[in-house]
Amino acid sequence: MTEDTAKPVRKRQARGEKRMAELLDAAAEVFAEQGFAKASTNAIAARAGASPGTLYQFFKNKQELAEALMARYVERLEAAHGEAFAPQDPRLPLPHLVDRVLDPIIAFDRANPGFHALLADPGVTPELAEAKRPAQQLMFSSLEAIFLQRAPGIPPARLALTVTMTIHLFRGTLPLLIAAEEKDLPLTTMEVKRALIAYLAPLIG
Amino acid sequence: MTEDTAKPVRKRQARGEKRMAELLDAAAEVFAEQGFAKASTNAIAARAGASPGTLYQFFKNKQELAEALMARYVERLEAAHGEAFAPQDPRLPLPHLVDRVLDPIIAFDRANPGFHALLADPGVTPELAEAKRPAQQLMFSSLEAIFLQRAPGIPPARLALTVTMTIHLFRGTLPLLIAAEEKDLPLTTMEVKRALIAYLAPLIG
Amino acid sequence: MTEDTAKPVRKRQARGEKRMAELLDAAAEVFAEQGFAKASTNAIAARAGASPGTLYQFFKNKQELAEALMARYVERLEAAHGEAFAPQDPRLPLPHLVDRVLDPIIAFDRANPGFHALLADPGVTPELAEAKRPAQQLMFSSLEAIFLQRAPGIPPARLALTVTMTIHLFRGTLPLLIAAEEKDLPLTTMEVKRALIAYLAPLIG
Amino acid sequence: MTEDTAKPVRKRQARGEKRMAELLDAAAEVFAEQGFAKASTNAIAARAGASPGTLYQFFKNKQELAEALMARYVERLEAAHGEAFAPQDPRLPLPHLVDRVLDPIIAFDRANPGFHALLADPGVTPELAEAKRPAQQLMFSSLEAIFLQRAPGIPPARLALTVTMTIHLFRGTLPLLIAAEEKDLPLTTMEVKRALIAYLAPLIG
DNA sequence: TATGAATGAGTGTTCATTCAT
DNA sequence: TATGAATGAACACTCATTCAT
Repeated sequence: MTEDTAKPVRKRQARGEKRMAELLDAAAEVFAEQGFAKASTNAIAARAGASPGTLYQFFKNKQELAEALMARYVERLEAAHGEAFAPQDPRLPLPHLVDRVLDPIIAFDRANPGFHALLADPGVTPELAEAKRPAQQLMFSSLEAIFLQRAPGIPPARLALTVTMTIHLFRGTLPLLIAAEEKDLPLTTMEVKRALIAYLAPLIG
Repeated sequence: MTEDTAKPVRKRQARGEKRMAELLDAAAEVFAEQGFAKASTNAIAARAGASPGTLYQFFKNKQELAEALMARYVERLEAAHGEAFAPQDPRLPLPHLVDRVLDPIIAFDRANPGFHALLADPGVTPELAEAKRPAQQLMFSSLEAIFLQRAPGIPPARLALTVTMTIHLFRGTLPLLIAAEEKDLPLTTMEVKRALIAYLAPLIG
Repeated sequence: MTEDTAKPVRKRQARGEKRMAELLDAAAEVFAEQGFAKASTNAIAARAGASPGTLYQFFKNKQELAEALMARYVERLEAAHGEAFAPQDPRLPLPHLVDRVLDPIIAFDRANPGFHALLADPGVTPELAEAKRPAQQLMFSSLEAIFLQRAPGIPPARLALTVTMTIHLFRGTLPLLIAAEEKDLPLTTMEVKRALIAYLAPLIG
Repeated sequence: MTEDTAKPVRKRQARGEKRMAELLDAAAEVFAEQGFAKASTNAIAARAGASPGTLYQFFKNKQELAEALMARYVERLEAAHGEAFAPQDPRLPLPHLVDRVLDPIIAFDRANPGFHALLADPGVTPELAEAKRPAQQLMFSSLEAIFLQRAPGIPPARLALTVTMTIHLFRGTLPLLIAAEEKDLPLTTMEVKRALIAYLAPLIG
C-alpha cells in the first residue's frame, strides 16, 4: 500500500501544478475578456474544466488568483525576455536600444493580453494593486539601470521621472499595439518607437 | 398669471435636474473610486443622498447613467475648454500650441477624475464603449483639424496615426497628471509636454 | 371670483369622473394584457395619460382599483344586458332561453376582456376575491331565479349545484369564446350552447 | 471497487436530485397559493429549506423552474395515470368510459393543486405558455384517439372541436373539484360527469 | 386637482466562498 | 485531490405608494 500511494503522491503534485497552470490560463483569458471585476471565479474554474472548490484549493481567493497570475507573468517576462531588460552596451545607438527593449515586450504583451488587462484595470483593490508592484518594479528598475548606464550623471529624481514617463508613454500606446492586426503592427510599432526615441534622445541619445 | 403658471412647471423640472446632477456627481465619484463594474447603483444613489428608485427615475439603467455622465463630460469639455480645441494660429510655435491645448485638458482631467476613470475602464460593455465615442471623436477631430492646419500636405493615414498616437501617449501619462500633488504638477506637466513636442516636432513643428 | 370658481368646480368634478373612467379603461386593458399581479399601477396611470399620484387620488390602492373596475363591469352588465338575466317566460324552449342568456354575455365578455381576466385570475388576494363577489352574485342569483321559475320543485341544494356547475362550465369555455375570431365564433358559440343545453335539459328542459 | 467508485458519484447526483425535487415541491405549493407572478423565488427556496443560490443552481430562472414543474407533472400524469389516457374498449358504455378517464385525472388534480394553478394562470409569459403545451398535447391527443375509436367517421374539424370543448368544460369545473371537501366530492364528480356525458353522448354515446 | 419626484422594501439573480462527501 | 451542492450577502432594478408643490 505504501508503494501504491508513493507514486500517486508525486503524480498528484504534478497534476496539481498542471491544474494550477490551467486555472491561471483560464484566469488570464477571462480577465482579458471581462476585466478583473466582472470575471467570476466560477467562470474561470469552468473554463479550466475544474470545479469552484478546486480553484479555492489552489488560491485563497480571487485576489490571490490575480496575484499569482501576475507573478507568473513576471516570471515569464524575466525568463523569456530577460534580454530586454538586461544591461545593454551603453554605446548602442538609441534606436537599436529601443528595438532591443521594446520588441520582446510588445511580443509579450500581444501574446499575453491578460497581462495588460490586469495592469491597466483601474477598479482594483489596494491588495491587488500591491500584487502588480513586482511587475512594475521589474520594468522600472530594469529601465532605471539601462538609463543610468547611458547617462551616469543624471540626478536620481530626473532619472525616476524619466523612467516613469517612459513606462506610461509606452503603456498609453499598448492598446494600439495589442489591438493592431499583424499587417499594421510594423507601422504602429515604428511610430511608438519614434515617440520614445524622440522623448529619450535629449537624455540618453 | 402666465409667469405664475410657468414657474411651477419649471420648478419641478428644476428639482429633477438638480437631482440628476447630484446623481451624476455621485456616479463620477464612485466610478472614479471603484471603476464601472464594481460601482453599485445603490451606492451611487446613497452617495447622492437619494434612494435607488430615484436613480432609476432619471436613468434607465447603470449603462445609461454612465452614458449620461460621459455626455455631460463632453458637454463640459466643449463648453469650458472649447478654446483648447479651437483652431489655433498656425504660426504659433509648437510649444505654445501644446500649452494652449494641454493646459485646459489637464485641468479638466484633474477636476473630473471620473472622466478618465470611465474612459480608461476596459471592462466595459460594448454599449458603454459606444457612449465613450463622442468624447473620443471630439478630441480626435479637434486635433486632426489643428494638425492639418499646420501640415496641410500630410497624407490622411499619417494624420490619423499621428492623432491617435498623440491621444494615446497623452492618455498614458494621465494617471501621473491626475495623481500628482499640486506642487509636483508643473514638473510632470512640463515633462509630458516635452514628450509630445518631441514626438510632434518633425511633423508640425 | 365665486363665479369663476363655481363653474370650474363642476368642470373639475366632471373632469374627475372622466379621469376615473380613463383610469378604469386603462386598468381594464392592462389587467387583460398582463393579469392583475403583473400589471403595475404606474403603467396603468401612464396608459391613462395620468401620473401615479392622480391614480391614487381616485383609488386608495391597486386592490380598490380592481374592485372599482369590477363594480363598473357589474353595473354595465346589469345596465346593458339586464335582459339576459331578467326572468324569462318559463315556457320558452330551453334553446331559446340559452340564446337569450348567453348571447349578450358572450358579447359582453368579448367586448370586455378585462372582465374575464380579472374573474379568472387565480393569484388574487382575499380582498380582491371579495370584490369579485358582486359579479358572481349577480350571475348566480339571476340564473337561480330563472332555473327556479322553470323547475319550481327543485331542492335548493340541487338548484345551487346546477347554477354553480352551469357557471363553471360556461366559464371554462370562455377562453375559446374570447379568443375565437369573428368567423369562428358562431360555431364555437353553438357548441357551447349545445353543451349547456345538454346539461340543463334533464332539469329544466 | 467499481461499485465503490460508482456510488459516490451517484450519491452527489442523488443529493442534487433530491434538492431539485424539494424545490419543485415548494414551487408547486407556492405557485398554487400565489400564482406564478406573485410567487417569489426566494420564498420558494425558503419553503424548500434552501437558499436562493441553491434554487438557481438547478434552475436557470423562474420560468425554467415553472417549466420543470410542468414537465414533472406531465411525467407523473403519464406514469401514474397512463390508464386514463390509454385506448379503451370502444364498446365500453360512455358513462364507464368517463369514469375511467375522469377518476384518475380528478384524483391527480386534487393531489397536485399546483398543476391546475399553473395551467390556468393567465398572466404568464409566452415561454411558460410554451411549457404548458406538452401537458395540453398529452390530454388533447389522448382524448382525440379515444373519441376517434368510438366515432371513426367523425370529420377532423369536428373531432378537434369536441376534444377542445371537452377539455375546457372539464377545466371549468376543476376549481369546484379541487375545492370540494372529501364528503362533497362524489356529488360534484357525478355532476361533472353528467355534464360531459350529456355533451358527448350525441357523438360517441 | 394634478404632477412627478421620492421612497424603500422587495424581486429575480449572481457570485465569492465554504463544506460535505 | 476534487467535486458540486450550498450559502447568503449583494446587486441591478421595480413598483405600490406618498408627498411637496
